[in-house]
Amino acid sequence: MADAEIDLLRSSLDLLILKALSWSPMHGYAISEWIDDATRSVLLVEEGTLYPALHRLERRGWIAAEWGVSENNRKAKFYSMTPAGRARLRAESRVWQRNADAIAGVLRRSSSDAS
Amino acid sequence: MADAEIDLLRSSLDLLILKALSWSPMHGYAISEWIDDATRSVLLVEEGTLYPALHRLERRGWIAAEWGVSENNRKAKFYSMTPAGRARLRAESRVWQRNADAIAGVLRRSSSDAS
DNA sequence: ATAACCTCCCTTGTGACGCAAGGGGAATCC
DNA sequence: GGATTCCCCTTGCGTCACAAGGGAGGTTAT
Repeated sequence: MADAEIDLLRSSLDLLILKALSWSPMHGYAISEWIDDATRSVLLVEEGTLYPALHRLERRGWIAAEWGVSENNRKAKFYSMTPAGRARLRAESRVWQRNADAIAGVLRRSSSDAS
Repeated sequence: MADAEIDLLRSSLDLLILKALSWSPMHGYAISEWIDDATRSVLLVEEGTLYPALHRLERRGWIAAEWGVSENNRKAKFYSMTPAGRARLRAESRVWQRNADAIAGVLRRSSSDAS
């Protein structure tokens, strides 16, 4: 059902979050809006997906958290990228690109399923 | 460690298997070689990953299995795509393409992490 | 013949992860 | 003061890739 729609999020969520934070620190809610925006709503991130992911990235040292106040005067946890996070983003981007190219190459091969 | 190397396999395994079978029926061992070959060893499929995936696809009706004898005179289970499998391949390919484009677009944006 | 190797099949943990579905609290708007 | 928006979080569930096992039947080398 809504099955094939979402699967590419697997394993690329971290990448999207890191990329979002590569500009400036953001809080979770803003990150999810940023992703929605940057992908023109192709990729949607549920809150139950996002927050665990943020904690995971923080635990691994790619991002750091700090409480602050949002533009709308609300308490918010701002995440910023660490140097390790920047390195991670570069490395993972390269790997993602390589793998995506490999798969795209395979899919491009013509076979008996001429659509 | 071997962490970022493999993650794109998530959710694209089914796609690769279906694509492999879009030419002709193959047994599991041959499929894994085909993937290795078609991606120039960028993507590797472990046996503990492949066989459960084949059973999964069969359970869902995308592929059908039949025992036979391999080119090397060994008993082998040949998988072939069903009509539903062909439809699935087309649909999933489109979704994959769309999502990959969305992510690639995001990654292409220049930010402060000029590598 | 017998050991080594290759082909081909499989299963059982284990850990990771995305998601739906919940909940809560504080600021703003009517 | 009720509704809405913003912003944080957790639990339970199902799925999945992987490592690490095992097995059996063919072939090749010694």
